[in-house]
Formats: sequence, C-alpha cells, structure tokens
Amino acid sequence: MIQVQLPDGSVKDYADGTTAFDIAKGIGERLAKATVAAEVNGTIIDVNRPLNEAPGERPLQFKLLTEKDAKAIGVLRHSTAHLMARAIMRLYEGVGLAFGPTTGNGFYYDFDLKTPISVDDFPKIEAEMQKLVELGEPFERFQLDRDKAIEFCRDLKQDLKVEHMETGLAAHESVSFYRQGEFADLCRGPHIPDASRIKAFKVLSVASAYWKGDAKNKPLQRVYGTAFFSKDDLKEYLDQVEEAKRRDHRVLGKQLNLFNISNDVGQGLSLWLPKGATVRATLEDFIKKELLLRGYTPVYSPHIGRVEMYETSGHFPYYRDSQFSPIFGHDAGQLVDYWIRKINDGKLQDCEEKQFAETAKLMGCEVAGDALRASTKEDKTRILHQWERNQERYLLKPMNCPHHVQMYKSQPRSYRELPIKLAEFGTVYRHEHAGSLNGLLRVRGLTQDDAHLFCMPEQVEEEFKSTLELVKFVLGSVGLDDYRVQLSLRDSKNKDKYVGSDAGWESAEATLRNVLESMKLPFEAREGEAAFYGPKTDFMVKDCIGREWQLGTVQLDFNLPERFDLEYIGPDNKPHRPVMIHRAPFGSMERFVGMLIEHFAGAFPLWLAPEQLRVCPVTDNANEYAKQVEAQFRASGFRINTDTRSTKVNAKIRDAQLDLIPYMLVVGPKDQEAGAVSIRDRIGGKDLGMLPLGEALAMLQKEATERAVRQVVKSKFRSFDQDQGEMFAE
RNA sequence: GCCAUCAUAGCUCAGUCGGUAGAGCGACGCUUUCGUAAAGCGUAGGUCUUCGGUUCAAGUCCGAAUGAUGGCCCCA
Repeated sequence: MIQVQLPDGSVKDYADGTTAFDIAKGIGERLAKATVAAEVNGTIIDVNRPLNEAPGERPLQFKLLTEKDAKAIGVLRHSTAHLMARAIMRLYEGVGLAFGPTTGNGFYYDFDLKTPISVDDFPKIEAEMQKLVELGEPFERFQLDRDKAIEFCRDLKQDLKVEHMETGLAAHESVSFYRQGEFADLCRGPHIPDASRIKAFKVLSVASAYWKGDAKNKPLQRVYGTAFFSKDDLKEYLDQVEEAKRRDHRVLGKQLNLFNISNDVGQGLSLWLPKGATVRATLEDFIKKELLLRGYTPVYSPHIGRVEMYETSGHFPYYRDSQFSPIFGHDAGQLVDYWIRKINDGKLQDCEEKQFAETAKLMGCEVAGDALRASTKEDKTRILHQWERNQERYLLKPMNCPHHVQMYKSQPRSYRELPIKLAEFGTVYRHEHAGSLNGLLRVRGLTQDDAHLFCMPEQVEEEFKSTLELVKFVLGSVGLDDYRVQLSLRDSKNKDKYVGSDAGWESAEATLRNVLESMKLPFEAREGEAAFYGPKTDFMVKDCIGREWQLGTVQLDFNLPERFDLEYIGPDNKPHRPVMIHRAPFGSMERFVGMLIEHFAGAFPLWLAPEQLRVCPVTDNANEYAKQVEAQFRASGFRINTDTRSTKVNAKIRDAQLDLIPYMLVVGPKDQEAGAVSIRDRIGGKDLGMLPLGEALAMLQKEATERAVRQVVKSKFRSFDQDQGEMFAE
C-alpha cells in the first residue's frame, strides 16, 4: 500500500504499482487524457511510473500536471528534443548523441555529426519529426546497471554517452534510459506519455558548442528547437521573437542616434550620443533626487585604485582574468608580474628566466639579479613580490565598494551616524570576453547606480526593506511593475564556502525572508546561490513583450567589513563591526537604458524622450512664430526643436513620427492668430486640435512631471527568456 | 577566449565568369510656400575594413589581422 496526499489535502491509499495515470483515470477519463506528468514530493515524474518507487516522505505529496501547468511544458520540450534526435538519426549516418536539455523557451540537442546541418535541412528534419509524432509511440523507461548500460551504449556506438557514464555518472549504480521505437537514449526523464502529445514544434537554429562546454573537447553541432501544446502558443512565441528583433536596441540606437560603439575607441566601450545621454541623464537626475530624500549622500571616487586595495577586498586575485591588466608605475612592472605568475604556475624554464632577468635589469629593476640567484621558487617569488609591492600598481576600478569602504574608514564612526549611505554613479571597467559583448547590454566600461549602506546588524532589516522599496519605486517610474525577486541563500550543506558566522547568516537570511514576505513581493528562494560574502536578492523584471531581465540587486555583505576591519563605536563604548548593503536599483546605466530602448521600442515616454516636442511650421512664413513657441516651451524646461526645412508639413510630421517624438506642435497662421498650437500625438497619429499656448504647456508639463507611461501594451506572451544578466553590486 | 558566418557611400543594400563602383534614403544647393506620414530638379560623397599573396588585371580568388553578428564559455 502507498499513501498519497492530493492537492486538496485528502489522503488516499493505493495499491503498490499504482501510477499517476491510474490515479488520474480514477478521477476522470478526460483528466487522464490531459495529464502530461505528475509532481511527487516536488519532483516531476512520468505518469506511468509506479508511485512506490518515488523517494521521500509518506504520504506522497502528489499533483497531476496537465497542459495548463507551467512545469509541464519543460517535459514536453525535453521529449521533443528526443524526437528531434531520433529524426536526425534516421536522416544521417553515424550520429553521435551528446546532451539534449530544455532551455528557458525551448530545447537543444548536441550532436557529433559527420556532415554539417544547415538551415536548409530544417524542413527535412521537421518533416521526419512530424512522421514520428503521427506514429504516436510511447516513451518507455527502463533501468540498467551501470556496467550493462555502458555495454548497451557501446553497442549503439554512442561513445559520448559511454564517456559520460564512466566519468560524470561514475557514482550511479544504475541509470535510466528512454526508448521510443528504435531510438533509445540515456536520460533521467521525465517524459510525456507518448509522441502524439507534441502538437506544435519548430527547429529554430544551429550553432556550435563543445562537449561538456569545454573548448578543449571536440566541437559538436547544437540544434535548437521549441515545442508547445498548441499551434497558437507556438505562433505566439514566434511572433514574440520577431517582435524582439524589431526592438533590437543596437539597431534602434543607431537609427535614433542614441549611442555608438566605435572601433576607434575600443570594443565594448560605449559612446553616449547627445540623445542617449539625455535619456541617461534624466534617469540619473531622477534617482539622485530620490536618494537625497532617502538619506543617501553623494560621493565621488577615482577611476583607478591601488592593486593592494583590491587584494584586500579579495577581488583582484579572484577576478584577475576578467579585469584589465594593472597599470604599473615602473617600466619593468608588467614583466616582473608575468615572471612571478610563470614561476607560480611552474612553467618557467631556466633560459627564459635569464632573459627575464636581463630585460628587467635593462628596464631598471635592480632586484632582478637577486631573484635569479635565489635558490628556491619561494625565495624568488618573495624577492620579486616584495619589489612589486613597493611599486605603484593601479587597477582600472572593477567595482566601487573598496573606494566607499575607504570613505567609511576615513574617520572614526559612532553608532549615532549609522546608517551611512554613500551613493555614486560609479564607472567600472571589466575585461569581458570579446565574444560575449553585446551592444549596451554587455560592455567593458559601465556605470552602476551604486550605493553602499553601512549599518548596525540590528538595522539590517529596516535598511534592507528601504532599499527594496527604492528599487520598487524606481522600476515603477518607468512603468516596470511586473517582476519577481530571487532570494539567493547559502548552501546549508556546504557552510565552509562562506564567510561570516553561522548565527549571522541565519539571522540575515531569516530577516531577508521576513522583509520579502511582509512586503508581499513574489520571491523564489534559491539555496546555494548566495555569494560567498552574503545573501542577496535580484530583481527579475519582465518587459512589455514578456522577456525577463535581471536588473536591480540588493546584497548583504559580511566580508568587506571584516577584510577592511571596519568598526563603529557602539552605545557600550566598544568597537563593533558594521554590516554592508550593496545595492543598485537599475544595475548599470548601460544595461538599463539598453533594456529600456527595447522595452519602449525606442519610443520613450514624454519625461524620458530625448527630444520631447518638435514644432512643425506649416510654411516658412510661420517659422518666426514657431521659434517663439519653441522658446517658450524651452524656458519651461522642455527639450524641443523646430523643423525649419522648407518642405511640406506632411514631410515634417512624417520625420517627427519616425524619430519617435512624443508630441508635434503644428503651427501656422491660424495658430499664430489665436496664440495657440495644434498638437499631434505620436501615439496613433492623433490630431488633438488647437490649444491655447498656456493650456498646451500645462497639459504637457503635467504629463512630464507625473512621469506618465502611456503606451506600453502589456504583452500576452507567457513564455520568456531565462535571460541571465550581470550581477552588479559586489 | 573558442566555433561559425559576415565586412562595399552617413544609413539600407546591389555589384554575374576576376576587366578598375551602382541604387534608394540622408546631406548640401536651387525651385516650391504647402494644415497632420515622403514636393521637383541638381550636386557632392568610396584607397570596396586593414595588411600580405596569386594574376597582365582583385570589391570579386587565397592567407593573416581587426571588427561585427549568432552560439559556447564567463558574468564580482
């Protein structure tokens, strides 16, 4: 007998060998037909697996997953990946199978193929898949001991699977397979009951990837696809992809002259053109005002800092590979640094070392000879390192926090001053891989809307709450109100990985959880995802076409106060250690504006638009009056221009419309006579009619100061990218 | 950093078999003076990303470098 608890709370007994399908059938035929998989004690399993095999507590927490459950789509896609692999094996000779997982909005399967697959082959593959769907064969699970399984895959000539079982799955005594007709694949599952459930699918693209993601391994061909329970859902998804292409911020950025990334300046280094800079400055001014109201104080810090400071913070050694090389005060610095690293890696040959020493001496490094004569590796590095530490070495700032920590340390602190909130739009530099740069979304020089809060442990709750409220507020100001929060906690089984006391972590994690709950923010706790220095929360924000972006972040830090030995004097007249909160509501200005361009498809709301209004005189005769109108609006703080070209007014309106100017002020003799303007709304191209100047001004001012967002249509799209963004606060 | 593809006027692109460069839009000039998505005519604008090679001859073929795009990896 097995005890099962259904979602309604009722507990029922079933005979051993009962499957989810049996239970569904017991409830109703139609439910059984709609059931895709079952969730048992939080794990998704096949509908035809005996429930007594499920591990975990009894009674089993049991839930049927139908096509309506968000979790069911992953099962469908994984099965479609198998189907695609089977189709490709039918079409090509000697296909090696690697991995075939699901992704945020589809799936892929990696193949080792003799002939490359191209886009032209997709229809052929899809046709073969369709045949398999029509066969409607079941996905059958079977279990083999590891030895047997290895033998089985060897017979199938699936070398990659053999290797994976010998290495990655070495700890597993037995492994599971899924069979569908002639096709059998090593797979953990779960799968849909049979192929006829696959109602809509598409092969999307092909790219190269490495076996197990390691460039040392052989390159494989990764074929991407997606699947849905209905044709409508698939169409909706494909429309979304089209829509995303239309909104590409790199294309719009060029068209609208917002920003430019020039070869001559360097990869990943953005130039903010006047229009893009206006959007950014408007956002920055808005935040700065808000921060003043919330007790933050502005600070500024330089773009470089001594390497030692980043060694103390721990970031220099750890992130060296993704930083720009240090700037050395001494000519020989770079050489000596390279020399030390070679010694440490044990890759230095005698002749090379002599060359280094000679060159270093030529460059004026006197200790080079001593290092050469030193007998042990340790002595050599000690001598060289000592020399190096006496030189000036600077790092292009990879983050702002060490600078702000130094500001905290610049004087003794009393508990009465806390919390201290230091805010700076700090520009930092990171040497991101060339292949991962992407417009404004991934750059090498970026400005964080950064701030660091130094507070007493007992203030953490309140301060954490206030930062979350700030993030909510600023996201709302641009009309972003659809988001969820990821709460990253430490891995409770692996406590050694983290700094700070056990009690400190426990109370901090409980505090974060309480605050999120009390604020009724939808959040998802992720154990083991915390940074080594503290728990954190990230805002995953949905844009108007349903894509998810990782933007703002709030992080607790026990580490830096420790490393930099930060203190405050408490009411007991004894020194105490403060806690730091890092936070960046937008993340980086680059990424945020890039995201906004896509969110608004370049059509910014009035308060953000780089050019808010454009005066379109009907003929040259109206130019003078147009200029008067322009001057009046400009004096009231509007960003406004007049189109004085001697073209037809239709052309002026068309160009203003294409430049995505929120409102056009059409003026001619009639308006001049009435002291009015005729307003045209960009949205829908509506003629709002003639308004007296004062009224027009008041109306537009109201919209701008309210930061109204009029146009963003909430998308019907349900699927979204699991877009992994950057984590900005340190 | 790795794999694949690509690089022609300010922008979007054409350029056949290797024979010395073309369009539309934009800019500029002249004409036009027009009321809610494109007036007409004309002019200027190019070391075909760079370097090297093959050839009588290279935008075109070959090699390398640089950059971009897509994917992998990474993302404090």
